[in-house]
Amino acid sequence: MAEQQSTKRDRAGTARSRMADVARLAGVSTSTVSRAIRQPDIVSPAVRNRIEEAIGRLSYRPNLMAGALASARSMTIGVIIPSLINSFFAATVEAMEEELAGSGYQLMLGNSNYSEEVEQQLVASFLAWSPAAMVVTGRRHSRDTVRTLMDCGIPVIEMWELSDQPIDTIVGFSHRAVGHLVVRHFSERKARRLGFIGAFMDKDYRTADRRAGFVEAALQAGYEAPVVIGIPGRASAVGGSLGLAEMLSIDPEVDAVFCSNDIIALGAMFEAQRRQIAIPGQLKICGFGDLEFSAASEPSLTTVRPPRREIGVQIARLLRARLDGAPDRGGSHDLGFDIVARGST
Amino acid sequence: MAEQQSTKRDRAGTARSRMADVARLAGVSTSTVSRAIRQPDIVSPAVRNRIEEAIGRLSYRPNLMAGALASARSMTIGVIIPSLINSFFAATVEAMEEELAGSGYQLMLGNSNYSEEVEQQLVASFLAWSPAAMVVTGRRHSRDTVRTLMDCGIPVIEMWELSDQPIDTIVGFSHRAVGHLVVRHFSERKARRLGFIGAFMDKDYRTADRRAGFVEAALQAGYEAPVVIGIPGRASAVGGSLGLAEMLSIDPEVDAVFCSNDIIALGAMFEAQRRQIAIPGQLKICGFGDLEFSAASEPSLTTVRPPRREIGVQIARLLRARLDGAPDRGGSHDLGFDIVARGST
DNA sequence: GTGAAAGCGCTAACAC
DNA sequence: GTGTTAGCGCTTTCAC
Repeated sequence: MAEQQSTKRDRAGTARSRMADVARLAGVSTSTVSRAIRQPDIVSPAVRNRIEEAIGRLSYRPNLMAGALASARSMTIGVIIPSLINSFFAATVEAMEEELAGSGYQLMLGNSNYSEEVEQQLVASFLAWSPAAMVVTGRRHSRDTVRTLMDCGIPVIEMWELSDQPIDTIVGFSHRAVGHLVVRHFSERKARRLGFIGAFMDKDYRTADRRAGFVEAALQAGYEAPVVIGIPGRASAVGGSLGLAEMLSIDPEVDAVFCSNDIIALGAMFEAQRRQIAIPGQLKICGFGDLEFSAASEPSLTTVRPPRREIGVQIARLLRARLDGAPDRGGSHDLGFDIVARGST
Repeated sequence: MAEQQSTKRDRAGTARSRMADVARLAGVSTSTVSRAIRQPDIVSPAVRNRIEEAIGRLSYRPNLMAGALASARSMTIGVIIPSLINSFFAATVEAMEEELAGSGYQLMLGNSNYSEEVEQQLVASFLAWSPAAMVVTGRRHSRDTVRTLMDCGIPVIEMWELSDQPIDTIVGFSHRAVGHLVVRHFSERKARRLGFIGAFMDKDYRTADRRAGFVEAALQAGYEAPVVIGIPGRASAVGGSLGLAEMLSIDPEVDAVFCSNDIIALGAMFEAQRRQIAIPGQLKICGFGDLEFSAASEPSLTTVRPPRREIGVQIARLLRARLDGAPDRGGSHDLGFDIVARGST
């Protein structure tokens, strides 16, 4: 029972057993233990059993650092999202995680806070961990980030948008197309004057893209240029209330508003309620996100449902295939979106 | 320009320069480079400058794996939360991240999905990365998890609750006390019959604790036992609507409802609106969370604001101190909470 | 199918 | 202050 550990240097938490301990107990070499763990099939069943038993007895857990150093790759996937709070990205990450469960890959999550500089730093520090793949949000990155990602030699997935020229692969949908579809929806509902309320449009250019698509489609459909209200800070219900107030003060004729986020739409609905404006009779409201309250509100909220979980699932599948050795077919994967027509339009 | 790399084995992405390259270019040994990076003060300014220049020229980035393997610790903090979607925990993580920015520590985020088994697995795999510290949510963990964390030799922080016997340190507040305070609030507002609507109480025992505190305090205050409605699945507005409907069918006399989450409270308010029940006149509603819509709703929602960001900030500070060598004073840090009285009560 | 031996890139005594 | 010298615990040729 004594001195089965053979550590030379004194280290903290040195109690953990190492592969050499397993090898000794099983009466084999460390190479064989390594094989038994990574490619069980190529080890004879008898030896494999002895090794597995030894692993159990010593409650051995491989030191991933050592493995990663030796093999120059870790079972890690770096994921960078612009915000943790935003449940869109959280849903994507959660779905990705579920789809990846059991594969042995571990997500390293980073929060760029909608900043290209922060993103660049995160990419750099993540790469220092030799991840097996990187996932970043959006198609716009600093020059340096793009160069780094193109040269890093691992699969790189961009997400939540489409692009003709992805760094490698991009999985998402078209935010401009969202704007177009909402105009069509409003037009089918006989709206006469359109408006848009959005937050954070300086930093979250996806919101700006939806706005651009909306304005573009409105003009194409023969509408007057929509009234566009930008509200300060993050999307919030308070912002939606203020935004609607501002919009109506600019043009009381507006009878259909596309809000860049359901939470803004909710605030706008509350404001309409306070002003006794009938929804959808006098004012139609469409949101974006299909958040958890949207179906329950009074009236229920018409909204665009982005493929938030689907994006994560698709990325996980692409990555598993690629990391299992499938050929590197990059490209742009359009997952589309739905409009969920409800009471507010 | 040629062969400055001295790699022996062929590896993927071998283009990266190593510390030895920097050392050669700066005309020093690798130890000195290592010192210049980790403890710049103990290296002479002249040498330090040469090294920094070399690092820049080669765009050298240390291989963290190698460093972690050699030193048996990585600049990583493992954080396990029960849900990414839940913005409470996301806010805590975001605040922790901000407070830790620039310290060089990188968070590894894991999602236990409210499961003790998953948590146990995550703890095990995180420890394989030799993190500098671990942060877990709640005070209830599997036996194995507790033992592992007690023995792992690094700082361990539990969060979002209090405990007499933390594994090491716990930062949070008392969920029972939340229930007590809400009863007091209702009682001050002359409520006569109390109710509680909560979701997910089988898995999220913090919700169950708030309910227990609420029921306990109600009885102490001389109320009849509150009507308790559990809604299936996660907290949602739809659940809140259905929950209120069920509650009123059980006891139409209920005139004050504590909802375990603002989103549930919102759904309950919509349901009240559909039924033409006046808030707060006929029915008072209090939520939990102070989410982004709560101030904007009509009427605005009275709610309990948990110290979600404060928890993250406090953990980051404790950790920085500990990792800088402060003595290991564990304990339970009560950050309290506020009740935000608004229109709905 | 299995073992021996040589690293992976860095840190940490210890000597100078 | 700086260099020398051993490793950290694993993976991976290359023999056998």
